[in-house]
Amino acid sequence: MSSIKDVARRAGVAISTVSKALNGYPNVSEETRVKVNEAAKELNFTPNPIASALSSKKAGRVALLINLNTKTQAVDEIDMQYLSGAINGAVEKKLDVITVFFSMIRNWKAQEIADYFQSQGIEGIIIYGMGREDEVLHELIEEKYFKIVVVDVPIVNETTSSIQIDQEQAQYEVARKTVLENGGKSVLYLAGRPDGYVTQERLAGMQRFAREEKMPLLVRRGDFSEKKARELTFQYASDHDVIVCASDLMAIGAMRALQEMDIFRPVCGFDGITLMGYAGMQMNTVKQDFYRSSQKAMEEMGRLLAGSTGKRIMLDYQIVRMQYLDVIC
Amino acid sequence: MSSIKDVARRAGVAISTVSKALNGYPNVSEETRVKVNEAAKELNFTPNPIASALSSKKAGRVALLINLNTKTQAVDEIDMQYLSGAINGAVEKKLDVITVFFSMIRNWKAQEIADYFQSQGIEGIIIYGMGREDEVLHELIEEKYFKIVVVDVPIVNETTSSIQIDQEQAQYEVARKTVLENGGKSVLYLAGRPDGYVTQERLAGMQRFAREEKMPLLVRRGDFSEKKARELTFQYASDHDVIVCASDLMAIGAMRALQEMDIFRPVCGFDGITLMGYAGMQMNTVKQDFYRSSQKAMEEMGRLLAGSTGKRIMLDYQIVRMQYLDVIC
DNA sequence: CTGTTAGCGCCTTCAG
DNA sequence: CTGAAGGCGCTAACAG
Repeated sequence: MSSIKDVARRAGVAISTVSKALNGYPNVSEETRVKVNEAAKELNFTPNPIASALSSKKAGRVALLINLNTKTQAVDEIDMQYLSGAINGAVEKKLDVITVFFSMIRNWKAQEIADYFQSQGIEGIIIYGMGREDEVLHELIEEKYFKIVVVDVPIVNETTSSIQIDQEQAQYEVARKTVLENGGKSVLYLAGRPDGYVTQERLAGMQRFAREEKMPLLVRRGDFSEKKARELTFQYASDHDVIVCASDLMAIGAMRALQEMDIFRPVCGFDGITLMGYAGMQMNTVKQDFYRSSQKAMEEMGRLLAGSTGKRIMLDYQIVRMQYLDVIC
Repeated sequence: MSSIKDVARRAGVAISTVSKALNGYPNVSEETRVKVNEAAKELNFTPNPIASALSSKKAGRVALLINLNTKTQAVDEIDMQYLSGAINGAVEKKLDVITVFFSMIRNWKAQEIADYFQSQGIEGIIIYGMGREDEVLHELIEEKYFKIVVVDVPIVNETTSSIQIDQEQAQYEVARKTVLENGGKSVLYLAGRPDGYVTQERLAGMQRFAREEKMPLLVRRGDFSEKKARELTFQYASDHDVIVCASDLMAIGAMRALQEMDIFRPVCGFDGITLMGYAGMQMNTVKQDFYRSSQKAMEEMGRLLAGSTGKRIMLDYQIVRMQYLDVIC
């Protein structure tokens, strides 16, 4: 492990010059820059980020703060896409990444979280699965101490960017498509958890559609739970033509219930997880690319860390018909 | 952010004394230890691990090196269990964790990997999904420079521990149970990828059973691929009574094929993923607790870092009958 | 048992 | 444009 000192000696310059040359400072002649780069290459020099972080007080570390869907099993898929997208994105940006689960900071105060992250040399945080009732996280965002990217939460300020799809429009479209394809006359809508940001937006899309079409709409909260969706379907499906669900998992639950009830109702979901294909179901859904969105989130983090100010980023989505073939082929 | 200096001043002692007190060195009087602890608490002192790492040359960081099942989609479940188990385990052990995917170090030489990890202050590596042909990783293990825990790979030396279940026995048991329950007379075995360590061991278990029972056994390599299992089933199922698969995903593929062929054959899998429940299938399988095994791996890493020498750790497993109910309830 | 003294490897003014 | 000097926050001998 050669250090910057070795490089300096080999290039015949001072340590500080090496530092400047390697970090792309402007006040270094082209000549010495080349000399230094060569020396570094020959010595196979890898800068020590720990020392660098200590010295500059900038570690270039970002935390992935992720709310694992521990209760709704089997949607690891989404979280895994998030993680791998972010981690791979970080490699390109040369950012160091650590993963932190919500469960770890549960009951911590904002100050404690801030201290912890700061002591870890963390400058940026990407938050997945934040709800409107996560007050501590809201504080953290308003504090503006860290650069933050929130996924699926519409909050933006100088140090905070948001990244998401147009939930309202997407829900509108998938509901419209499903209803029109099947000529439904009344809709049962299984909404998400009330404290989820996406929940409200998706609900709004559903309501817009119902209003436009003057279609009766019954809204029940399914809390993104497969089990709850199942129960609600047993309870309300007979009186409604179409079942629109705010998540694929709920759609699966609804479908299962319908099968048991032995009645047919078109169902649509939201997310586009492959799990649905495995469940042997065929239905419309909103297909999101979680990997990509997380990768984008990391890109945006790079920009924030470089000093640009927060902004809202909208991603696209597709309305698709999922089926088993999509999975295995 | 108060530093050790502040604590020292507040406690009226020297910086080094604070360091000793807080890090549990023996040569500190109980009296000053208490004083220091109080001061630290009052100032809400969080030690800066970056500085500590630079100074002591020990970062207490461990890398999770994970071979994502990118090809066989939908088994994110296992990887996610691994990740969360390890990360949560690390919290207890106060270890810092970074996640690295195999894809990132593909084509790197052992020296490059070592340099990279070392420069990152990484002392330990937990490896998931390593194959017998990953020569570079074998080098890394033999080098003995890092403390390593390999999951599902039977390699042990002074600095390397292995953690796994008894693959051979598990495969034997699940095959036996499935055959006996159904009174089969000949078995089609769909094996895993040839370069997987578990592949050989599971195959051995299968062979032992066939030998004991003097039962005809046809082995084909399914490469852990659902698609391949499907094809092999079409090809060979008619001539065999029972299909034993070296993974749940293959079992799903086999089942699907059987359904299309419209013939019945008992099938059994290996892993115990919930995905199988979703696929609407009911079959025997070897249920492993990936979360727990990963957590154990991290515990073992803690021991290795503390200086103990590598050892083999065997975990238990269960032979269960998976079905949808297990999933939703 | 406690304090003093050197750094860890790098960044960052500030002179030259 | 380059080099010398002074830390970042903490640990680790070494004296006292």
